[in-house]
Amino acid sequence: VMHATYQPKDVEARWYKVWEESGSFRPEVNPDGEPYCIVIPPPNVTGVLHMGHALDHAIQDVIIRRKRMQGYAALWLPGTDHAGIATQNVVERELRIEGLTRHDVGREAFIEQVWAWKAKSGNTISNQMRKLGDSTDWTRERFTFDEGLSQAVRKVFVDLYDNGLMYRANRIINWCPRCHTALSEIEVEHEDDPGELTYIRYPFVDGSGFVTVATTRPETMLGDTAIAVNPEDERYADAVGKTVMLPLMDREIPVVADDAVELDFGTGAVKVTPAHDPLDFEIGQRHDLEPIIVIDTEAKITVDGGEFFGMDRFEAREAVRSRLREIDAIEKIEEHPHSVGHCSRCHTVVEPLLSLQWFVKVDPLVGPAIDAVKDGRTRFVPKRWENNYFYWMENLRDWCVSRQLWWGHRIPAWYCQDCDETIVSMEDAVTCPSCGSSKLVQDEDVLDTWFSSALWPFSTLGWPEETDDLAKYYPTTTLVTGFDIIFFWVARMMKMALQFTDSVPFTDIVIHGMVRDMAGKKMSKSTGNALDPLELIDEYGADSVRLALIQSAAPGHDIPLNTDWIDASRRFGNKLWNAMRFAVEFMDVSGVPADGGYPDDPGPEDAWILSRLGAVTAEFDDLLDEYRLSDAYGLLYNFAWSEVFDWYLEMAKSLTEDDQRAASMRQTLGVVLRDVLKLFHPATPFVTEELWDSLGDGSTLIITSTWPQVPEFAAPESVDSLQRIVSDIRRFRSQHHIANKADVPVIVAPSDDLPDWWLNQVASLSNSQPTIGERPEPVAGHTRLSAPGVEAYIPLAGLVDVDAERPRLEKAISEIEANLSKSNAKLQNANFVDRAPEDIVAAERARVDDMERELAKQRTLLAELG
RNA sequence: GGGCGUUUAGCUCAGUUGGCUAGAGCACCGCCCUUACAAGGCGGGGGUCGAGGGUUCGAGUCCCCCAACGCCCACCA
Repeated sequence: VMHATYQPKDVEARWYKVWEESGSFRPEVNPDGEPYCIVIPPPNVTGVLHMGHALDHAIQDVIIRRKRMQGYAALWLPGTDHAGIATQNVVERELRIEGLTRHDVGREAFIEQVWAWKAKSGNTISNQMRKLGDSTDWTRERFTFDEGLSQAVRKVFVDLYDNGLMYRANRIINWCPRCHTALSEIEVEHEDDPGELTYIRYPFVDGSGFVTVATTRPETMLGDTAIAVNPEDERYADAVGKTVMLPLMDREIPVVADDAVELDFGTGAVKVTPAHDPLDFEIGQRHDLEPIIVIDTEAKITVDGGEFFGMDRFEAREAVRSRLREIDAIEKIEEHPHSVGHCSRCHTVVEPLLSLQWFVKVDPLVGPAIDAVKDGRTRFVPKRWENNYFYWMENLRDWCVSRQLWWGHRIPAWYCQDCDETIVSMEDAVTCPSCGSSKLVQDEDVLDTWFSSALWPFSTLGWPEETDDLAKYYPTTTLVTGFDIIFFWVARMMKMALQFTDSVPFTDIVIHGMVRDMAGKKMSKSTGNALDPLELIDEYGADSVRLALIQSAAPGHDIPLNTDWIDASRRFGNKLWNAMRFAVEFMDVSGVPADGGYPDDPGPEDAWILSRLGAVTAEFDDLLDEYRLSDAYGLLYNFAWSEVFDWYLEMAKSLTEDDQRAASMRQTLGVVLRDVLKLFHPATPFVTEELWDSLGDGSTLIITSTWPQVPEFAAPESVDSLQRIVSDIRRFRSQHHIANKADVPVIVAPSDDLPDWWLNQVASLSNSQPTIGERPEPVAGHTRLSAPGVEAYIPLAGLVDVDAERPRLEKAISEIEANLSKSNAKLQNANFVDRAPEDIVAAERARVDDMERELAKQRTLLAELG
């Protein structure tokens, strides 16, 4: 016996266990199937499931469950990312509670502690994914720090080095003074800052006046080694080649000419600090200027002996300014809003620092990655993201991959203490191949987490080993992710895959939007507008959360979400539940075969719903093939509710035991519900599995059942006329406030013989007692209902007030007249008749004929009201 | 400074290559506990498709321009 309402809590955990333990998530359930593979965007191992994951995973699960049912060897490969900075931060926070830093503990012990943390808390997100219903193959779960994946990372590093694509150099990099590590360009977020532009006078050494420069960072003047002006700038033509005295530091520095200086910004003269600004560094290189480091990795001033020594950079900014003011070197200070880089992880203002780091040379890698998308080997859905991808690729700078962290893949480079040789190799270096010394020291740094993520599509399948999985599932088919990590991740996977596997990593890249609140704001914990998917699953059930996300996720668009959507999905689940409950308990629909089973000789209602099922299934499949999940499930939702439940199920209620059509209807009902469950299963796996269980004989699971065929049946016109007459009767009742219980005498005048079933359905669906007859004499008027092949009349005498019917008719007449004149105008336009396609013109003529007939009849009715 | 997106019913959004009277969910109004579901059924009201111009027999849809909002990118210090 089924509950009167659907109780998700009762069923979700139970079915997930059954699926997992039966191996249903493994591609081996379809051993002969064509491979289809999605690798999951690995969540941070420190992560907890948020709405973004829920959306991302719901989409992937819909895709993979459908492919599985379609017979593919469908693999959805799960795993997590070791997330260098984030994970290290978590464990460092734990240490801080004990008053310790990682340096107190030491490198080895610290890493052990991170592993211990991972063992304890690292599967949080995996368990949350189970609650969501993700059908990932857990037997293939991977971690970016696994032995195998670490080998892949090492091989890639060494190969890049051997091919000159990995190098170590002194460059200006983005430094986070709080995380104490270098960052790549894209780990820096630019935010508007109400800054100030300080105009400082630098006097010429020869006493011929001064040159004024404008800067947002006066504190860096301590490290100035030149002033630069544009060579075209006539204002400074005489100044080039002279020297100025650097205030506060009493250092003579040259005035140089460089194209990089803008003529119309500030004063046209710029102070050059090669050690603390990327542009200045380049200018410095062109003019042979010595970089002077004045800010350290703590963002403190390092100028020995000076009054600023040890000051924080922002403190120093004020101190430098106030000293400059004292010596009257400041011309003015202007407000100057500009954007300042922040660490994407901790939001500290990043410090550009000159530093020795490892870089990937990206130029040779981008060409193939661009070509692969240009020639369609990989495509973006929606396509417009390709432009962003191209633009990004074409403007890449070398990727700084070394991080001054402990948690990550250690850089496989050793430095000889005796001869300065650098050794990069697969094997740990013991002796220097150059001088034979054994005094080798390994690089202290680890690699950017995204470096290992970039290998994810092939490293997870076993690369560089030539595993069976790699041979079978690589290249993978589809990648599903948000636009926010196209640059961090997608672009890098493309580059690395083409370089190391000579293949694209996936053929389709499906980009979805972000989950936002109803005000369009990004959901985040800090602003307090975040919905927690786990709380929602607890309250509404996982299926409701999934269906709401899928239905609102138009491809590539952000989705505003509130609980109303989820509640609507929950109500749908309940409707589905009750429809099935009714079919099973009252219609005796059970034991429906999992495959085939369409009736050989369906009744008219059966043929109608089967024709609709066929059309909907075909369109649904087309939409899903194009990754239009929201449209597909919107279509299916309306079909199930408005057609199957509201019409067909009601028609089936007239089924009686002695009815000849009973068997056909029972079978049709079973088959239609079975296919509806299957089509819904990828989106709402739990409720459909539970209902499948009550529908069938318990010998199969819906998760591994076969995808519905497209039944081909023609809808008989009689069902259309039936529905129209029934709707008209209902409308008539409603407009005249006639109670449901009161009989409405309907006289049906068919153009041909009408079968009993038709009259019975009208009676049942409209709660009326229709009789066959001629058009009645208008005693006190009657209303007329019409549909193809049939007309029906409701005499008004004694039933309704004639005065209430008159405005109804008048309104109907004026509506028809308006449309008729519109259509006539069209047809009187010679251009339309001549140029529009024939079928369009013919359809318009037919409409006019229909409307004219209808208009005449309605006018007669009005006249007959008297 | 570039690039992209959005603007359609009270709200949130669909609307595919131009073609029946522009749709859905929620909200709203009326009637109804009819052998599953009141978390439901039946019926209804509500939109000059952001503004302007153009192409076309025909434009929510294609082109141009404008406006508002949002996002991404960018070394003008």
